[in-house]
Amino acid sequence: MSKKTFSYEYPRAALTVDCVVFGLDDELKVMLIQRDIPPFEGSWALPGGFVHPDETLDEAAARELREETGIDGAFLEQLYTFGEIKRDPRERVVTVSYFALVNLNEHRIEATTDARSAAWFCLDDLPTLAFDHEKILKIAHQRLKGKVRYQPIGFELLPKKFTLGELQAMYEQILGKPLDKRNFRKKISKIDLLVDLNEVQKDVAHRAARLYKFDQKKYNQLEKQGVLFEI
Amino acid sequence: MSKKTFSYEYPRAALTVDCVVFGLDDELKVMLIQRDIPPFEGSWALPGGFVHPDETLDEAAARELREETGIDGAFLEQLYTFGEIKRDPRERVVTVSYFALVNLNEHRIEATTDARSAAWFCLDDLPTLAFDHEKILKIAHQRLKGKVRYQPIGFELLPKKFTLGELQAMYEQILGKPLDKRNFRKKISKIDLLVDLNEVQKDVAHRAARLYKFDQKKYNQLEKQGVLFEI
DNA sequence: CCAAAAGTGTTTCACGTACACCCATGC
DNA sequence: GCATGGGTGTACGTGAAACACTTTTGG
Repeated sequence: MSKKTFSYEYPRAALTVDCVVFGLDDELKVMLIQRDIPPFEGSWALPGGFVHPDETLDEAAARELREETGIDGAFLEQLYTFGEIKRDPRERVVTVSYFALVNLNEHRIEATTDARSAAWFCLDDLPTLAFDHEKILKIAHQRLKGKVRYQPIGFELLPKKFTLGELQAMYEQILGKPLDKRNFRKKISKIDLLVDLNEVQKDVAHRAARLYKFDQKKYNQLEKQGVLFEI
Repeated sequence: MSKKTFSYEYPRAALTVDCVVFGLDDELKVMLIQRDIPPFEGSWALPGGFVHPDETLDEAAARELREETGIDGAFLEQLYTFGEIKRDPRERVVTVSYFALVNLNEHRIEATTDARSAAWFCLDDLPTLAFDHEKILKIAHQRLKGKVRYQPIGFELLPKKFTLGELQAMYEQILGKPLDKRNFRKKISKIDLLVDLNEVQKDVAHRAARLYKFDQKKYNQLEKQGVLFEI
């Protein structure tokens, strides 16, 4: 079983990646998986695992996310690296954390495709988490709050076509405060990064809202020129 | 010699830390050390080295900085973790990078205390760097530019007592653009985080400027309350 | 008295903020 | 026709930006 074949002159820490996956429903949620092996068997934890020798950190994060939650092609960004000596009770494990943003509605089913059970949790109603995952999650949440104001990453949480109301609700959820509708729309229209699709919602029990998409190409150009953005 | 005594079931990457040390002279500078061992022997590189089993990442960064440049107690913050597979030609090495800010004048001498030669370089006149250190340095510079605007980290580059002229020059160097003197002073005085020391410069060949220090305690309180800051 | 940097206010304009009503649709 | 969210404009105040001269000190 444990045929130990890789030897080094000095001890080496194990290297893992962990992903904090945010999704937006009525509230901002995180995806957690229930551990089926010790340590912390049965506890909830961030999806993640060991970095393979033939993959970069980004690749490892994407792979773990795919294997453990069925989520593929999500927005993934490195967050922080945690290297406390005793963060894993077994041995020294250094973890590179990532945060991911996905459209929760498109990933409602896959949450249980894997053998492990996965589920979405509200941020204010979390179970006890394994390892130092609560700390990682908190830092990820802070980073999301900070970053959403000056980078258009929040769009990753929405469907491709969205209404201005959904967009505003997304910002309100992440920033944790209500925004004025008219002022919000003024700001958004001045930023001028949305494409009006000339379509409206279907099957809503009220006046149907116009649909928009985010203009990624235009944003990329502006970003190259160093143009900023602020919500 | 190479008595290999630590064995694992799977191969493990080596883990290092690298520090991007910024100092302020007339210009913003970085401290580099000249490598005295292969690979890249003779090339300039960021100070850094292997993480020991009994120290955290932060501790490793502080130790390497001390050992290789004589700098102790500097402001150090984790930057990013680089995990490209072939970034070190010998074997897989993952590095956690840090950026450090020091008062260059207080660290002018120590630069050569260690066996390795260390020196300060202007950012626009860099030698060829070992490994992917140029990439790390660029990312560190970007981060510094971004962060200095909403966090009072720039003070780490100045002496404890400084003039408003020095403060402005620091921001101008980091942001890479000139600032209006009167508007700058207005902003600084409204932020209200400087303590007027009721002292003036000595030995200057012109009208002596008042000296100030940064009010760290007040900033810590405001930060807890979530109050922001903007230059 | 000259050089060199310190120090100081006002005006203008853009933007953030506060705020309330009618509209379209499905049931 | 009523409930539900969609969509729109104006007035006010604050803050950013542009801008030039006098003061102090050492040499």
